[in-house]
Amino acid sequence: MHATQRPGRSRSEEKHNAVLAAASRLFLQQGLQGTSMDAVAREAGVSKQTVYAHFKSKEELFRACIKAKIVSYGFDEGRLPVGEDKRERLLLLVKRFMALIFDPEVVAMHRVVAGEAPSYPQVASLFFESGPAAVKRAVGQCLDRMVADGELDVPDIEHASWLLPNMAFGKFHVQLQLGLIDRVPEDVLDRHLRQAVDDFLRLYGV
Amino acid sequence: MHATQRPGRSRSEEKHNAVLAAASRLFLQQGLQGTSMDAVAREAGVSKQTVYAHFKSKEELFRACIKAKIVSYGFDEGRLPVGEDKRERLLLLVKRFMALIFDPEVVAMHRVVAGEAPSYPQVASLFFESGPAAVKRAVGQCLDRMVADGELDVPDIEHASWLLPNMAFGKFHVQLQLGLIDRVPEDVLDRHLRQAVDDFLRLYGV
DNA sequence: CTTATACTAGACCATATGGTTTGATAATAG
DNA sequence: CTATTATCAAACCATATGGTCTAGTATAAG
Repeated sequence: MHATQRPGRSRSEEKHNAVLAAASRLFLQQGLQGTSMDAVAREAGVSKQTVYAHFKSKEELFRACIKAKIVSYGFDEGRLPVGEDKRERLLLLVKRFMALIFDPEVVAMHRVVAGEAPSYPQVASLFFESGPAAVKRAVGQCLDRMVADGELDVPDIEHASWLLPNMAFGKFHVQLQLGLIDRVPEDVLDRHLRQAVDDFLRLYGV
Repeated sequence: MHATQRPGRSRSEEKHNAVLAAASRLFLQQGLQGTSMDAVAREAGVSKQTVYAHFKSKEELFRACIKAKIVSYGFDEGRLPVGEDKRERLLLLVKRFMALIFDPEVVAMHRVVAGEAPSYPQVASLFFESGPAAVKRAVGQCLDRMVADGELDVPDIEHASWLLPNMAFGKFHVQLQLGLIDRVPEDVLDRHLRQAVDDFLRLYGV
């Protein structure tokens, strides 16, 4: 039951996206309170009025930004990497989700969402479900599969699904979140993740 | 070479602390940008001028607050819990530092410091050194001791010192940081930490 | 007592902010 | 063409903020 097209000019999707992109950039860099609507308009190359035409308040714009970013990072798949070696496949899996978790934009989002959590609990909840919880579910699916295939012996999948990412954090996650480093060199990360996977296999390898 | 006491009234340590306490409370609840200096003065039961007499800017006040809180939570000691059972002692150690890490005030501080990290990198650095890094050092000392006593076999203490806290995080740390829960029931925490310690012992128990 | 400082209450200031309004031009449906 | 909507640029508004200033009172050193 869509309304037929209203008369008059129609809203430009381009501007809509420009505003969304600009706001995301600024929010993730400077936080919600640190970003003014004038700055958003300027950054988007758009008049302030247009910003308000597309998003009726700063709060709504913020929610839209986080939602869009989250969707763009979709992590639903519990697809198991293929390969021969159990260890190598597990490593690929871990690398896949750590690439997401350590992504500078995701780290910034975590920072901002956590910072605004007292004011925007629903946003925090959305982030959790689409972020950490989604990763955990995906990991759980893979573990399930590997257990079914007799490759692992995991008495408590729920526990292990949180454990594996946590083991993979090392010292890097805190450092990233506190802005003490802004990326983990690939070779360092590789060595670290191998170590984590080895630990995990010593715990649950069959 | 201290200056002898200057003439005139001397600054009240009481007011100094009142301001510090009020500001800490507000900063941790509402963040830096969400807290006005008027609000601090009001909450401290002090005139705004007095706030500025003791701390010359909001930034300095913020730094002082974080520094004070961090000091008050001092976690330098690598003291190993005493007892007979290796497992039980490790559990006590883990409980000790998780009580700190899961403390609502510490969680709030982590949130705020991370949120302001782009603007206050030194504060973030201070937090890291006195928080996560201090915990890691303390854990490292205990592991060292236990290895020396032949109770553990840890090939990479550096790695294991970060690993143990991370394993103890479970899903709780993220949930706390995002404000989705505000405390972990004691029995739930107990069960979880036992599981983590058991895992750790399976990895490194001799 | 004099002098210097702390403290209070409140006015004050420049600036910024979220949001609205105005007046004009452009685009589009009927 | 007309009516309606989008967009722009800029003025505008009420409010809040970090920070200063004033004027007066309290406290302590010499």
